[in-house]
Amino acid sequence: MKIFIIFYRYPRCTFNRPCGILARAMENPKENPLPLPTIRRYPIFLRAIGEMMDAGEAFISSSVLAERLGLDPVLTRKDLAMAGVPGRPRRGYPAEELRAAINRALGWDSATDAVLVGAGSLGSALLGYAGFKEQNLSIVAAFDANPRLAGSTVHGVKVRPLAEMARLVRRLKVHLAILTVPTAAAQACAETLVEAGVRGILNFSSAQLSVPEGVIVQNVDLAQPLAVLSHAIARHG
Amino acid sequence: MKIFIIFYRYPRCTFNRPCGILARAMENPKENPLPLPTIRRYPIFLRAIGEMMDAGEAFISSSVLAERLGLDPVLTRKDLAMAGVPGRPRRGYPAEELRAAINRALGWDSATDAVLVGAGSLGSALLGYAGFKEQNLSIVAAFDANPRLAGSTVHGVKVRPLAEMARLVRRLKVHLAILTVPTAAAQACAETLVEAGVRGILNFSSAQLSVPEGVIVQNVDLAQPLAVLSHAIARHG
DNA sequence: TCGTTATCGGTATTCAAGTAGCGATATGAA
DNA sequence: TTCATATCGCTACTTGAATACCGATAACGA
Repeated sequence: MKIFIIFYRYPRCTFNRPCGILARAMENPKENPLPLPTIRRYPIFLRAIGEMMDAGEAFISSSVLAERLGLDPVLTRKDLAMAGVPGRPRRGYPAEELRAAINRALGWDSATDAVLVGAGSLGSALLGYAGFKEQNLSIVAAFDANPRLAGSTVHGVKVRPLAEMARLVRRLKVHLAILTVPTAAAQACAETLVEAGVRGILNFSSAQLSVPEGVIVQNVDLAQPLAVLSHAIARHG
Repeated sequence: MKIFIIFYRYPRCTFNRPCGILARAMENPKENPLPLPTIRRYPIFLRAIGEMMDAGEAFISSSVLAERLGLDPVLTRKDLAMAGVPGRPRRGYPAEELRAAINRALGWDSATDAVLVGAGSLGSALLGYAGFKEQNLSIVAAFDANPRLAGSTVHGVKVRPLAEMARLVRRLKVHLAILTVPTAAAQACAETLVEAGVRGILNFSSAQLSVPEGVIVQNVDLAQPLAVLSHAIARHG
């Protein structure tokens, strides 16, 4: 049994001088810790903001953005506040600044080089994925263990033999790798990449990579969204 | 200010007669509401369980499974309890039953037919994705608007013109579709599919689909994991 | 046979994310 | 000029998931 005794003080609004989320985001934009779900929504926001800017909008209001994306306006507003750009009543957020701030928060403000390892069917598809360009990500090299693939060109990127990977990654100072090799080969590739200076790996294989501290692995598992979908169908369908 | 006064009663363990999560999962396995994160972890569990069974294990303990996947043992145990299979002290869970229960929870216990719409580079890659077979999912037809692609065969599946889609989906009674068309074409395709009887859509385009109630859309956005990764690198790297 | 112990399964707590409600304000209309 | 209102940004609350902790039990070794 719990007894709550609450002394309640009426909330005081401080609209004119930011002191909450917004203030923290404005003060140190680089070290601002974003909630994971917010980070995941940012790319969607960026796309919508871009489209609205193309349509001539100079200001983006959270309600309009939320409507467009099927989200809650309050949630959207909180996400945008995290970017650290103040908005204006009855107008919204300045579109250009907002986009720049979100890009900065995601580390997409400056061009990033990446390599792709494993030019099979999934790897080839990713080489042609237009979305990477939106995110200032350019795939500067691709590698594959299959000697027959090596030498070919896929979507404008030359595929090289795996043996050249370590040297080239080191020479180009690439810090990000996209891993689309078979599960059995993933760990070995990851180790070579880390050794050559890679600090972030987007892992499409189903291997559980073990990497030294400081290296960040983000797993992408196509089975996960399928699991969510088929569970939902099995229950509600 | 809050003051909590708590009268504390010592927890009573009822090991021998299930009365918590496990009991609820055992009673009505079909209507058991699984937490979303649990559903997302299930495919990973299934893979690991399969490998351990191939290695001759008849029992799976939560600690071993957790160690293998880099997860917390308690979290793993709770996930497994959700499946509704009781475990045994010092042994673990019966592997075969556990796998069957998880498959049942995800709706992967019986074979499911699906169609793929959009046989571009990503679509072709998915046609070759081996993971779908593990999940009892078979892609029975593929469609594309490009007349040059129509007629070709990709990874053993014949690509047909988009005009045949509605009729064929209806005739084969397919309820699940994988949508890999360009964003501009996505909404129109979705409407045709729903009209033809599809109840679940795995949407790889970046369009925000609007569908009638009862139809479930699961979006897959390759930009999301990249956002998480690059944000992490920007902050910690 | 009997103690040891790895593992299960329960309750309680903590933490993170989403939701609710509202005062403050600038814009646009009357 | 004045008023109505859409929208911001704050605090507080609710919900859901992860974590902590521990009694009960069956397998195993001595």
